[in-house]
Amino acid sequence: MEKKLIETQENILAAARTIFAKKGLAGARMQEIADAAGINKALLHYYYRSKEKLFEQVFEEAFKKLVGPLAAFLADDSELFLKIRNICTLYHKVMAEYPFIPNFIINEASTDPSRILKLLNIVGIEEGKKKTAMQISEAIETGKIRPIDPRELILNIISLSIFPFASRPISEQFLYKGEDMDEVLKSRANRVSEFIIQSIQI
Amino acid sequence: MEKKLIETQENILAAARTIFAKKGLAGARMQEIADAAGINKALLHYYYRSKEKLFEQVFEEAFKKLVGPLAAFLADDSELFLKIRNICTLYHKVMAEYPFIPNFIINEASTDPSRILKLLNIVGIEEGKKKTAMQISEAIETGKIRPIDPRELILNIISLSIFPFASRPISEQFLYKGEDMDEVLKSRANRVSEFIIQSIQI
DNA sequence: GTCTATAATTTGATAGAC
DNA sequence: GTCTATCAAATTATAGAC
Repeated sequence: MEKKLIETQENILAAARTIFAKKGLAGARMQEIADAAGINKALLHYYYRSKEKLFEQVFEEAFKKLVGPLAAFLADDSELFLKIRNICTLYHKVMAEYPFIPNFIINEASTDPSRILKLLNIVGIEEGKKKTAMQISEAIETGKIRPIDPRELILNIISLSIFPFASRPISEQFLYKGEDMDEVLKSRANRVSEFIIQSIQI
Repeated sequence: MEKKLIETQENILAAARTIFAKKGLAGARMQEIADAAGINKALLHYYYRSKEKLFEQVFEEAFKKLVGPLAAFLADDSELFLKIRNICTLYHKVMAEYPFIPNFIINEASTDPSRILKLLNIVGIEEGKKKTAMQISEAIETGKIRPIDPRELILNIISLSIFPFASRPISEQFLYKGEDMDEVLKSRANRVSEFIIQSIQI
């Protein structure tokens, strides 16, 4: 019995991830989720009392996937350039698998900002942030890299790693029409980290 | 009478822009739009037959705001580095005024991909694209910049210009908590273009 | 746990008076 | 053009049998 319960629950979550990601909280239909999970609405409500409850679980999962790599980067003790290569590789790997997550999170976050505030504390980041900011400042002082605000460098890394995936529905039409953008994005991680390092290296 | 008609219409559009941008097509409520426009639902339907019709107008406007700067960049006849500075400045100006547009467009585009296809032809871009790609290739051959795929350079420029605005609801919490991110973004255009030029310049 | 049937609400849209 | 009142459809949620 427990076996079946868990299996059904996983079916529901898998269906909910796909449909919430594509249509958002407001656009998703419980009926559609039930269909995709191979059950009916009543049973869906039996497992998750409300649409809101189901959504919260999916949202939290996705949020961790999005912020996890950043936390890992900030906490990483490697040398700066290696760290940059690491986060680019990691984000490109995660985004290739879940390209819809950035929009999903950003969107629902602007619809209801309180959603993020609840999750902020779950993902510890402050300590790593200080450490990495210090590391960057040190690299500047010792003349290893050009002067740049540490937060800005981090923001640039994230922008270059995430936006191409998030914007794919549009940018594919404009820049890579008829070509294999999958292939482009797959091999992009290395080029991005070199693009960044070239910019800051003295 | 014409005066009033146009004024009401503009009130409706202003309300619709805000609410559609924040909540999306599915999440927006006609009642809420009517309230924000200072009229009632019946009158709202009198001006725009359906929610879908109203949405289409708002979407098309926003789409042009997002893609316009790119088209201008591609068609620009200036020297390459100046062009890069121009598009960064332009995008930062537009995004400061309409920071919600990127998510809005990307989101509705993935919900219903056909929406973009309809608009693609409105914004002529192919000619400029070829010209700029050629210009970049030439800069590489003459040893002015390092080798890079022209499309990738363009994508990097756009990513660095747009993502920080789009992701603000989240990144503000992580990177600039308690600070004035408005100020940061306002002055960012110059730093971004220099970041890019530093990276490609030999 | 799983289903069918149905209640309860929300919401886009229209009718009709002024 | 603008309003009040109301309809019709869609959708979340629950009751109750098996």
